[in-house]
Amino acid sequence: MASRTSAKTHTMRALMELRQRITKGELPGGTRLFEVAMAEDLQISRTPVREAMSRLAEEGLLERAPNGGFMVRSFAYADVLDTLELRGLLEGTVARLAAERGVSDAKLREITEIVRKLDEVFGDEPGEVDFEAYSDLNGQFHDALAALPGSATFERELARVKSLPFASPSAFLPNEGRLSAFRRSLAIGQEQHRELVAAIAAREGARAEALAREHALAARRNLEYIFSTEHSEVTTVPGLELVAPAEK
Amino acid sequence: MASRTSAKTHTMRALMELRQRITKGELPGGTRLFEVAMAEDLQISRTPVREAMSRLAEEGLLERAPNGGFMVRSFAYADVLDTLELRGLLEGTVARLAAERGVSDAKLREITEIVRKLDEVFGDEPGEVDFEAYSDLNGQFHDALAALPGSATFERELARVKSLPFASPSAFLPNEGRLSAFRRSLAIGQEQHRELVAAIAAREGARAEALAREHALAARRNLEYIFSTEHSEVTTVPGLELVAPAEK
DNA sequence: ATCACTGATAATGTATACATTGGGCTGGGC
DNA sequence: GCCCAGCCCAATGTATACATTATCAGTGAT
Repeated sequence: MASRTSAKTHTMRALMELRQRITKGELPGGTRLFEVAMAEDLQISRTPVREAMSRLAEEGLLERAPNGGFMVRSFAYADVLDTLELRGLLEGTVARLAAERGVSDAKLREITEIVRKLDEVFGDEPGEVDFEAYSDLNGQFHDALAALPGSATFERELARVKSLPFASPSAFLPNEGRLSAFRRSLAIGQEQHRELVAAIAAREGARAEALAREHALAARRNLEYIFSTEHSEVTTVPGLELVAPAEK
Repeated sequence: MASRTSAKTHTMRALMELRQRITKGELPGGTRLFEVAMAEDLQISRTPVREAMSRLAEEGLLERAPNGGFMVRSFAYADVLDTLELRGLLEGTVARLAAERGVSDAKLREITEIVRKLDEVFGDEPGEVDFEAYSDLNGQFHDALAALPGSATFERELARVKSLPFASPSAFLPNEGRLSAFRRSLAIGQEQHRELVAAIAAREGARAEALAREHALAARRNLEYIFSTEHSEVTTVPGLELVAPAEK
């Protein structure tokens, strides 16, 4: 999950810095970004700043402003819900395609191995879960899933959506109060991982699609629950400042 | 459908020029693009060329090459099929969301009006269809559809996919030999437009989704037919050089 | 008071010179 | 003949000066 952008050039440094500021919520949605200001701030010239902004626009974190320039994309509550829905849609389709088109033994073995490692993370102690290890392996699972049908198109689209800061289930970590419920939901998710791989191996397209969709939509329901119960203060949205429904 | 990029700045000129060359097939998929060469060719400096390439990467026509620079995205047969599938998926979802969430009277009136105008295009003469007028109105219909549920996320994704050169049904125009069959398929499509609007108005989500998906997938089936019957020489793919399945 | 013009200003657009990097080619050593 | 080092060139990365444009405030006439 860690940003693999290994800065060396100024562009990369600016890219990381900007991405961090956006996902940390320091730059709320709708904020116009100015090349000069950012360049002075980072002690570099406008050129790499512009380049970094351009790449962030590709990632979907920035939008091009009407008359030139960029602004931070606004992640209103509804946008986040829809993005999670979109992820479910794409993962469901990828699972269906994998089942329909068939998957090579190598790929099947690979994803099965990831599921096995995930099993290990849950371990023998019922309450103990290494969140970091889980999150890492979970990411690997979903990457492997996206690659299963061998469709460059869907793999790319899914990668784009997943790269958004809130598109991961782990984006909404609970505090101590809801930890046990959260662990339970992870266990359920792991069960779904197993079933999904089985469905794909059995070439059951419709079932694979439903399972993957259901699995991905858990994050959406989680978020909806959080907002509906006004318990947003017990939740850590890492850096992302969500705009509540009413505000828009 | 016409590129609405009204060039004035050098960036815009380069953008149009490059887009045209790519969609015309002058620059086959995988071709690496060099800033200097393009700059000399267009008699401008590297800066606007770079900017144009960056925007084309956002559009999805270019990809960033591993060690800097850009290359033309390869539109292999499988990629095109998957992209059309993706469009169907998105339009189906948008239709379902519109039905589920409800649509304002104004929007419903707007899209109904477009369907009415489309009816006019088919006119009284059974065989006569003004392709240009049809294509324009058809584009309006699909834009209006994408906007129906009021989801910025899905509207943007759909816009991105639709902007790809082959994502439109009209991308694969038949020659004289298959004209009548083509006209028939347009008539069927128009019937689907009407049914789709009715389903959305009636709040029938599942039906709306199925109809929209079916409608969008017609282009996919059309393309599959063309390739399967090896009649590719009777087809005009405007500018787009498709890579046949075997080559990949 | 309102409008239209105009200038200043602040932002992006553009050109160009220079820096850096990475990959291929050539040369010598073994 | 093979391998490796080092150069060289081509391509992108970066800085900076200058051009252009859009916005807005101020000022004048009506």
